Amino acid sequence: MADVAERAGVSVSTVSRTLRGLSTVSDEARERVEAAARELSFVISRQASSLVTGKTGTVAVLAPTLGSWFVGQVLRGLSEVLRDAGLDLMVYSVADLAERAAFFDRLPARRNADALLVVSFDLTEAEFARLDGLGVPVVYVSQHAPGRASVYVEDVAAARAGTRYLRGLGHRRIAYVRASPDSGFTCSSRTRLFGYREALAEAGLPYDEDLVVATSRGRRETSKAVGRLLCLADPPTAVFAETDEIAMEVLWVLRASGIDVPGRISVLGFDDHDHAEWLDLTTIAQPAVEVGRAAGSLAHTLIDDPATDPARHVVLPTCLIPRGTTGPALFQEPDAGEA
Amino acid sequence: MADVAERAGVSVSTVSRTLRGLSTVSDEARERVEAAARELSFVISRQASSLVTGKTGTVAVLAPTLGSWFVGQVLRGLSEVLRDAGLDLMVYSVADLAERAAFFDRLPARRNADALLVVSFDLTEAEFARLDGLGVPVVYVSQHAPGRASVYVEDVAAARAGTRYLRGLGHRRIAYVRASPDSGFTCSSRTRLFGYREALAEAGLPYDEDLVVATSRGRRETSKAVGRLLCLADPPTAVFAETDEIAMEVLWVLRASGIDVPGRISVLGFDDHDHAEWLDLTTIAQPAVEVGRAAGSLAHTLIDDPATDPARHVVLPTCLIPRGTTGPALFQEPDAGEA
DNA sequence: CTGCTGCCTGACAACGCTTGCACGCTAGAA
DNA sequence: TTCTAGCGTGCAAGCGTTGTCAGGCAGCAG
Repeated sequence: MADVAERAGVSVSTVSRTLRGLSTVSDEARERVEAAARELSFVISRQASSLVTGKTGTVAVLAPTLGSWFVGQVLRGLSEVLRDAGLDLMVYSVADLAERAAFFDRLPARRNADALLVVSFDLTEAEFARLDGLGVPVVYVSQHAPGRASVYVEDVAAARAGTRYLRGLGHRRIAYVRASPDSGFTCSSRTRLFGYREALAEAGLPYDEDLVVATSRGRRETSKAVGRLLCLADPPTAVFAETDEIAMEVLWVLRASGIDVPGRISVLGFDDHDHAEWLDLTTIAQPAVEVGRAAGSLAHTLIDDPATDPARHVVLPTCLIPRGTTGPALFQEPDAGEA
Repeated sequence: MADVAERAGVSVSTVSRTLRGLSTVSDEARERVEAAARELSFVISRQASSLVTGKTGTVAVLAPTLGSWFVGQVLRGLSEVLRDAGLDLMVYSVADLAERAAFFDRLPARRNADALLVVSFDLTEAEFARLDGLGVPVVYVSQHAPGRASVYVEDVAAARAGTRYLRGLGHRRIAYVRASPDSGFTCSSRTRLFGYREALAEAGLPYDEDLVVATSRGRRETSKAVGRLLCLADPPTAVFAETDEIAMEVLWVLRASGIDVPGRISVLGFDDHDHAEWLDLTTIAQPAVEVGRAAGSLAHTLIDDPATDPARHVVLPTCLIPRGTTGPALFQEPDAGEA
């Protein structure tokens, strides 16, 4: 910066003022500084300015995994908004419980970011407390954190609606396939399961634990989960999958074993993944990119304007998209006519 | 830090030395410092230390888009390695040419990261020059950058092999569907097209520009691209798609219009996307997560050990996985027996 | 001509950490 | 006993910015 100052024939103060766009600089000086900065291809060091301002110009996001469709979409929306706001995006992912513990132990974001976004984590009370005491705004993404800033879709209501829809098609035995709890990605898992249970109760159907199975990424696990459902004495006629990615795996296992979808089993997903349309998968659409955008701008607001309500909520809509993987239950019992 | 020092009854120097694990601290002092730091939940400010050391502890990655399958997988591998190395991961994405120009103009990574990873960018000479003068190591990921550190698969050879495979099935009219050049994701696009052309030449087949079409994300664009192929006077009997994501869209368009795959048209993809197996898509597999890991550890090496060959290359293997979307060309011409 | 008001500008003290240097101490060699 | 070596520690000088403060210089009214 001193070099730029010398070249422009001014002091470092003036360079600093110019480069930050403060108005108290004469046009002439401004011009000379900008030229000098360009010639020396000078950019200000974030580390140095953040040392004095206390702002890092960075937002950190903690996700259970990168590489899942949902997280990818959220990141897309997020980076778009943050770029416009001049903020950098730092990503942390924790794949398993050990890493998770390590993250909360070290909490590297503590002083290295102006805000932290937490994507779909089922946090313990201790972890919540740790984040509350972090000293920077935390935005909970894709999860409803009471009393804290969050951006989410109404998972419970959406899952209830999805289950009702299946019920309306005459299904009485509806399975729920969730992501394995050890994946860490269990927040929406829990809430959606809750909506599913509510809808069952509403329809007077029993909650049967045998109908709730978990799977983790990969064909083998899903085959096992589906297998468990198929060999029940009273197997399901419909499957509600926590995400489209799981639904697609289920679909594949069912088709590979010659089971007609939706003839014998209906499949309902959640997300409206890019591929859902190609596969004609009935699903509950959520605006994933928009979730990222909203989270980004909420974080931006929280950073710039400390007077903002720290418990602000943004709720985004979902909608069920009926497609070809769901159909009427074939073997309706006499009382199913209520649908 | 002064607080910690006071509480532990030592100087800040000793606190600094302790917290960085230097050995020249007595066990007794170390213990007291660690206790004090824990009680005050103190963490070192990266900004401040990087101001002194010149190291930021951060690696930046520039990608054409987040949210594509390939980038997601690379990020997964990357974050895994970087986490172990104690480095943070910062992501920048540029969606269009304007943003791209802005990025290279401002080059925010300049002093804010210890290394920059560039994922699959078809860079201009000017951009290469700009990055060369950046002052931090740059690793080119999923692209071969001559004389510069890069991690990639042999796209040309793989595409050649894939095209040969189709040729071996008797196909003479092989289309190539690429990502739209304006998406920025054009590096592998170009190299794979090159391999395709080589294989055609090798087989004595003409390169027909009508058989090369571009598409961008979304059903509509792909329908148009496939439509252009189908209404050719001499339409293709096989399609080589630049990525599995494109291949899947092509597959979907073909099936939706009642065209038998592989009966009338064979489809070959590239990536071995998670869904490729479910869709029984023949594809050229590349180890995307491994690419990310290799890139991460190369960056790590380059940062820590300046003596490393700055033009180090890591080449990872690909392999063709024959599945159900490719089959023999039906209407073989007399001389097709050579296959 | 003097005094006052504004507008720009430069000097300088932080910000929180690292690191070279010097100091004091103990221990073993001479 | 004196000298040297080595270890553990503290001091203080930065690292590259920002923000405060005072000062110089016009311009204008008195």
